[in-house]
Amino acid sequence: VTLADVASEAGTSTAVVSYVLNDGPRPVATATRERVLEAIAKLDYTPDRVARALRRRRTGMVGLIVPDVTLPFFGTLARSIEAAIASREDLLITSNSNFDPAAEERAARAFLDAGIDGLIIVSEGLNRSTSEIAARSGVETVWLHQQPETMPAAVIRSDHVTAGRIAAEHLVREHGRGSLAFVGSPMGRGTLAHRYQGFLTGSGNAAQHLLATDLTPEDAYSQVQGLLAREPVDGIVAGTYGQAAAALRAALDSGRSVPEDVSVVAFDNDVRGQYAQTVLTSVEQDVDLIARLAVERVLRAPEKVTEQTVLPVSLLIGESCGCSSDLRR
Amino acid sequence: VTLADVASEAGTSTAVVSYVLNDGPRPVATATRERVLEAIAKLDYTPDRVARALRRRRTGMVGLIVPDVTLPFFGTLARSIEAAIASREDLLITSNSNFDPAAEERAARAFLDAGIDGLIIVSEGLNRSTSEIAARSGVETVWLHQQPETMPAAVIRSDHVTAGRIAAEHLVREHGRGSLAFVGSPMGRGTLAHRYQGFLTGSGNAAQHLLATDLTPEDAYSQVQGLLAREPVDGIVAGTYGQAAAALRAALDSGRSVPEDVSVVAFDNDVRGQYAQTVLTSVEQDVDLIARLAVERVLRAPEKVTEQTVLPVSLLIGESCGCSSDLRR
DNA sequence: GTGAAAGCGCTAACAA
DNA sequence: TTGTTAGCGCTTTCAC
Repeated sequence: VTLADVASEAGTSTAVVSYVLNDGPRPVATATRERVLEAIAKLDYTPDRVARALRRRRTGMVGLIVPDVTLPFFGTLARSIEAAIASREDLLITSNSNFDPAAEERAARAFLDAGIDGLIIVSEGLNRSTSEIAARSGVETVWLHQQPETMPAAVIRSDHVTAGRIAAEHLVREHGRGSLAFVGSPMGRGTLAHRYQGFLTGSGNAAQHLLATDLTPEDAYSQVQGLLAREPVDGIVAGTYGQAAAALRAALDSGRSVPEDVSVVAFDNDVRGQYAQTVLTSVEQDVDLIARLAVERVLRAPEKVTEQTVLPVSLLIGESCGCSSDLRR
Repeated sequence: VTLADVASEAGTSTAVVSYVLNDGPRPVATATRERVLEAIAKLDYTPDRVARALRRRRTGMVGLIVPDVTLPFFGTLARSIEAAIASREDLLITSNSNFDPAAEERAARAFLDAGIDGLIIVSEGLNRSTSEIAARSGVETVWLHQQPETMPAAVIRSDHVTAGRIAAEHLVREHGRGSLAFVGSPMGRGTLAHRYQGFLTGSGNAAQHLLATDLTPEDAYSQVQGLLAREPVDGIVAGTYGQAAAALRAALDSGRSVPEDVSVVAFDNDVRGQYAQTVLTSVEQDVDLIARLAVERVLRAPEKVTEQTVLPVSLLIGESCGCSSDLRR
């Protein structure tokens, strides 16, 4: 059932029906409006979004590219973004890049061809060719969760440097830890590089070890186990939540107690970790805020969000640092 | 840059350009084809998917409604489905229903208005009004992960009854457990009801307790803790992965050892659980297969997948049942 | 305050 | 083998 059907049912023109549906741009007599609304109800009419998109040159769809929705931080972010989008009656197309720049680029192209109105990209390391494609398309684009220095683009991210500092300082100041290890891959200028930079600042000469791993928990596990076999480490800061969990397990498997012998601090948060055997202490981001600002940025008043937005982080106390070890058992 | 531009650049008609782009339906002379391809390359032309969708009456988009992508099973499923969709050059629109039938229905309407070609719904308890909307729209729809008996609709799901039976039998036969509790909300005819039904079959007279919880880990935690304070339970089967983790923690907090005093078995799987302090033993579904069949069902040859598809499950041994307790520490 | 008509970019039917 | 044209359903001039 089309708009023309409604118009003939209501005994008026398609233009008028369109005015009623979209509140203007021209006024409609109350009587006519009534008849149109009745006709719409009677015929159970819903506008065809495809035709509308063709005419308006606006699809009402936003594209989201994340490395992997199954990772807790990205999953939470994806859900928050979807909620923000849906509350505006828009639709969200999602794709997983698996940390692969080529896949990221493919997804961006596909989304752009589909006529998205906005693009949100969560990526480790700004992918230059993807950002060029996005810029050329003229579609509002915002990058989350990676480094902003590479090229001019709108970025919304947390203050990862401070996050790293907070993590280290907590271990040094509150728990008197003196031999810390950072687990992660602080290459380049991404999130982990920032966290490591903050870690160095916050730990001072307590920073003893850097375990340069890939992004997997597997690698974190084996490297931490190796380290603990030969060094008297008493504090671990791990670059991602999954790696922190693996590091914790490695510490236990090496015969250490957590948090008695070794304190562990993670980044981000995973609600599912709240019933882990040892709840991880971690420095978390305000995911909902990031999501809201990102959606705002791409769909509404772009001027209201500055190009480089850096958001605060906060320490979430768990059981892995030592603050609340008395809560267990 | 439009198709008409390409046509004039190549000195031919739009129809011919369209034929080249879509391989037919009519043949194009090699020389002409060459010129068209050159023009496309020169102008860097990409077809407008919106216009194409309006004309073809096919958008190349599939809708997916899940309760919550941040829950590990749904997240994994969403990623697998997205991968299957993307490999066909289609696009996936996702929405989270939060287990709310009204939200599910809203999402379905929005997707249908957007002109999706297929709809995949993951839901606890088939929502009748959503399924009516989907049916009326004529869009290929498939339901995953819930009960099939309510009304005629294509369903692809795992054999949850067998899953429950396997879980219980493992505890009884392999570990000699004699006093089992089931944690979950086996109301109605959904996934959990099936699992509980299988649990009863598999445990025989070892089935001693049913803790009727809501879907949250919180409730599982407190009810398990309450139960263990007064009963000599030696085996727990929990309806969801998150509840199993909470149940395990509750057992530890009640002074029990896992798996020595109490064995725990979960359902589904969470890769992130592989570095938990006690890796959960669980009965898992073949998520990739479910995803592939679902996408196949909605986008291709619907006849090839029967209306009610029930897929096998398998036991994944972890550390929480007792099989490999010697692997720890 | 309302109606007629053009046209978004593409595909498919028809004609040549 | 190629060209012409109608039209998908909607929005927006423009004329009345």
